[in-house]
Amino acid sequence: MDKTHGRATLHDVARKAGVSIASVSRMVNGQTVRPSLEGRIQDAIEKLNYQANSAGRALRARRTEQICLSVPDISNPVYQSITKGVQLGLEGTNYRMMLAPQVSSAEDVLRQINSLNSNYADGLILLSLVDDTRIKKAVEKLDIPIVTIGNVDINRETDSLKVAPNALDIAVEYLNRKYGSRILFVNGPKETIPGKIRGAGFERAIKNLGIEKTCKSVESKTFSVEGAVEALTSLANLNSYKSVMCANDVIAAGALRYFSSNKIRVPEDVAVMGIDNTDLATILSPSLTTIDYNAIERGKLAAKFLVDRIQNPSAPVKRIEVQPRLVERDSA
Amino acid sequence: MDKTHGRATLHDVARKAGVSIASVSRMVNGQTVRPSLEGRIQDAIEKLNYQANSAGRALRARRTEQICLSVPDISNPVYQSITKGVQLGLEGTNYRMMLAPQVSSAEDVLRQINSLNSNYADGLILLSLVDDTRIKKAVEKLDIPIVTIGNVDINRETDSLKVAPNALDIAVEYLNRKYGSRILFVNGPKETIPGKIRGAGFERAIKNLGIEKTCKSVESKTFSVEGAVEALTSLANLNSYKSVMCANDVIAAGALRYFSSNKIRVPEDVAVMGIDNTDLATILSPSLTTIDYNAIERGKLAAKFLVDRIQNPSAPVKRIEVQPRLVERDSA
DNA sequence: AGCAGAACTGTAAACGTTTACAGTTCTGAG
DNA sequence: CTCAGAACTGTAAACGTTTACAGTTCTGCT
Repeated sequence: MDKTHGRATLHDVARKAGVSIASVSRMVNGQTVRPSLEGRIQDAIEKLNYQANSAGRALRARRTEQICLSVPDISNPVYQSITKGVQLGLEGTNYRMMLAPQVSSAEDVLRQINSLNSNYADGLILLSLVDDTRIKKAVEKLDIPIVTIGNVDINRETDSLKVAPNALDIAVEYLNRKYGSRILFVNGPKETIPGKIRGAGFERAIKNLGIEKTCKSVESKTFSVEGAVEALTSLANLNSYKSVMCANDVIAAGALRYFSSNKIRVPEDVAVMGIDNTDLATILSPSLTTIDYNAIERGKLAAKFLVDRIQNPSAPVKRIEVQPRLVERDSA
Repeated sequence: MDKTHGRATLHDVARKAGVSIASVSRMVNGQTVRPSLEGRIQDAIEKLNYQANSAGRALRARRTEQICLSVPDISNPVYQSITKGVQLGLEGTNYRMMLAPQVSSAEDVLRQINSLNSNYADGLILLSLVDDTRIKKAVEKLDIPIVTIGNVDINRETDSLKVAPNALDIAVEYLNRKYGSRILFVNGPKETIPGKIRGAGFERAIKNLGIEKTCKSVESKTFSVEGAVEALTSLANLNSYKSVMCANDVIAAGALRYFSSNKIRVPEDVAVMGIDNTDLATILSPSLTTIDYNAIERGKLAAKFLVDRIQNPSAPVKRIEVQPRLVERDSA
């Protein structure tokens, strides 16, 4: 049966089946094996409960069957959806997922990234991160395939998944049509990448519609409920706006909170709209009208792209732009 | 500089520094090295940008410096908090985290568990999972350390983190004192482990207070907003209850949704209370009064316990019971 | 200076795979 | 039946580490 110490190895299986380790290895890896041996090997594998040792395999074959997902912050529901998507995309492959959140200091993130060079992962899925030159440099130098999600501007050709930049056009057009041109935009911090992009998107959208005069932007210090509440509280003429466009669903939750505690009805008195279509959108009351970026699908695709790229490094680079989609619910 | 192909190895560093690979290895692993060599080795490591290869190390040293976290469902905010906690607990160690969600069929989970036997992880953090005998058996047989969180009943001595069973006593006592003895309990599905435990907890609590007559339990088909709304909708005399105790924060979100769309004020007309104190509690309006189970801390502790256990397999088993804590906010 | 013992270093053997390569068996056409 | 070539098998050499073990240098005491 089992060896006295530890798990069965190829050698054990080979001995038991009376064949060479090469044959067992080939059998395990799905190559053709003489039918007369097949049965014996299969038997031995089952009797000994053989499972290939990952380290041995990784060392020799130079592939770990692991990929790493680096997300800015797992508390944000949109990253949770992406994580879930990646998991789904990995199903049916034999790749496992490491989760490397950028929770900590730039130094820690840097160390994380650099440690990828120790070959514990065959590829990296990277989400937009803090704008740190050292980190960017480190990422660019990594010698494993990368797939980027969102507007990650590193100087390296990677498969990427972006969202088409017209999300705010869709949103603003909708609010303008339904609630008129008094639209307030509550952005997240401008020093973040989404903050920049979504801010610019709003400006562009109102300019296109020629309603700059009647609209306004305010900035929440963080992408959080409290930040949004604070930003709205400090606003003088809030009640003159008919709709509030929020830079993401969490900020929209903050807006709902602010209005609910001030007895202002949504959407009767003021409409509220989010971006991301996270789980939050259906949990909140009223449920959130929002722009879907299809996070799960993006995660799934990213995983698939990465596995493809690992298996075929020289394939042409894929760049996908997913189309944002309006999801009407009760808040606007 | 670099070798022509791939990354620098111990050999490369050793050759460049004019020492043996053993010395370099020892240096890398923090053992004492003659001061005269130290400088040269350090230099060579930096010049070649040497990073130890994980596979080689794992193969020889029989440790991967990876642990696996198996969670029932990453969409549930409480598991997100635990995940975050585990990440925090791992900070400062050199362990990485694999995330293995039990999203899929029992077969898939079983395969996941079994694949842990291929030694890609040094330990497992296991959260309460579906009650499948095969899976339990597989887990019990795993030859790596396990830390369990919650009421996982496997037949094996493990370090564990449970929540003291008096959470519902605290909650019911609070609601009874503040809103009277007409309390409705909205449980999750009884076939889940939390469903069973929390249901029993509620029954025990109202019995202790002698208010069984005026209270009632209903069951939501799933731990979701929609499930809760449905359960409440189908209830005849809902308006006779002064407070609604929910089996978790997501169900509480459903209750808030139901009441808000029926123009019933919370907490003026009816109080609502959740369990878990997830991020949701502060995102919802009104913010949720809930029972804190300290998910982040439990995750952190679980990670620390696991790393300790890996480093010292024969230490006495640790069983921690965390104390639930009432968090008063606006909903009750 | 001599010497015992401490402190370090280098050699070489693993760890469990995959995979060139050479050797063997099988297949089917002549 | 023979034999060329296809199809498979086994041997042995990696992959990059860690670590016993034996050999070397250092330290401090006599």
